[in-house]
Amino acid sequence: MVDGQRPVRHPVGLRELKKQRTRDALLRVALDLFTTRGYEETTVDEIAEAVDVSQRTFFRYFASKEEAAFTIQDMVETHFLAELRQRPSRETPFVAMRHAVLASWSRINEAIEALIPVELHLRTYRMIESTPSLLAAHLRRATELEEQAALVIAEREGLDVESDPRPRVAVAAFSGVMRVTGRLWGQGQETGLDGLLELTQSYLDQLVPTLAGDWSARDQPPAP
Amino acid sequence: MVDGQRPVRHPVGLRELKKQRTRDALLRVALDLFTTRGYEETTVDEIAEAVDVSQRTFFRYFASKEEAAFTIQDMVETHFLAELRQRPSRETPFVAMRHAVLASWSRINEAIEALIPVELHLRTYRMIESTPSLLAAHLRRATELEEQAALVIAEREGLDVESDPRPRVAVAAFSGVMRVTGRLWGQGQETGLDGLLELTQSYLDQLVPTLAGDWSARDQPPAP
DNA sequence: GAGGCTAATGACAGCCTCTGCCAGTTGACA
DNA sequence: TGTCAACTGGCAGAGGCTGTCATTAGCCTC
Repeated sequence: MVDGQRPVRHPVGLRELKKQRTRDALLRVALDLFTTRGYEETTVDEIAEAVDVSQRTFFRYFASKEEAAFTIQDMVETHFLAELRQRPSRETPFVAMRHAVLASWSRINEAIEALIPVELHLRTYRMIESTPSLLAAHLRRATELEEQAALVIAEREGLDVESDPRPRVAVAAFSGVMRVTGRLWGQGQETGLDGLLELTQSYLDQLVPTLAGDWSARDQPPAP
Repeated sequence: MVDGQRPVRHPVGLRELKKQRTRDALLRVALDLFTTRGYEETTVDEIAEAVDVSQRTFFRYFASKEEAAFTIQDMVETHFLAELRQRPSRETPFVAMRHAVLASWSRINEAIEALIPVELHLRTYRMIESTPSLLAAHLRRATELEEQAALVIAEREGLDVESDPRPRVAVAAFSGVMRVTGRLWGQGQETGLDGLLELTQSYLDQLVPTLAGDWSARDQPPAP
């Protein structure tokens, strides 16, 4: 996660306001072009031209073309971590992560909507999942998030991440499942947020019994 | 996985032989420069020049600079899948994967040594883990491998991957742990293959009890 | 409210990865 | 040996990204 820096609305000078506008416009146009035309097929020149700024200016707002694609994702991840830190300590690590994910998804909508339509964000997520180079970046970012989550978990449980592997192991297994559901949702027909929530819950519920090794036909979940 | 295409030594014409030599030389020089000077700091021009071919020729042997970095990794993954397919069906999926990983690591050395020193491969692996763009690619490749592994598991167990989430869930959790160990080994001081094997085994043994939720102080594994 | 200060921008040159194209060279094979 | 096909080199160019520098435009003070 780069910074978690939201476009915080400092209601100061006109200069700041213009910068906000430029950045918002660049983001909106970029995501729109990415999701309609395709990420690789969209050049930075096109984005810049559509906003009437120079290419050089685009790179002053976004360190890379890729960074623009992950702006919203960055916000979501920041919210997840904040939520995780607030979970009551009586919850087991696994339960806490589960709740943090579901809660942050449910509550972040307003924050996103201030920037772009939520529907555009969902399209962006699917685009990331289906664009090889972005998927790669997404996975790398996910591991960084995992590391942070592991630190939070370790602190909750009063453990030392360096000497005790369990926080990292738990987080790794958890986010492994999250990746699977994210991918399936991206490939499926159910494009709404509800579908993603349901799928995630049902898969997470499967994790422990699945690893326990008893794969008899019982407890078979419904097909997605 | 691109193709699993090993430089199979067809002892045919002189033309093939020259191609082999060129490809091998490019690979060796590339990995050597990557690991000593750094991946981003090495240009394709430098690699080509060191082998006395044109830059254009480099791209005829490797679709990208990145592909060169993953040539050996590709072989390893192919071996893992082959090994997994051969595990006796009485083993649980988790145990089968565990054995396949350990077995493939132990046996692939000769195949690697035919191309480059194994030590160079280990250095390359660490370089991949510590280079952001390569780490991203590595993770994406890993998910592709996961998908294939899930298919093998599903077939072993007579399940349908599309309707039953357990193969993917099991593989996701398993490879999540593998990633953690790979990363820790890459960051640690223990640069040998033995260290990696030990670390992996100890972490895998932790997975099921960790997720079971009982995090009392017992069963604390040794620090890495 | 005019002028100086500084942040933001545009424009240009340049590096690096990667691709298409075409001409030249070199094994392969009759 | 001569023809054919494969391999190569070199060039041009697209696209991402960076450094530099002159110009523009808010901002702040007097």
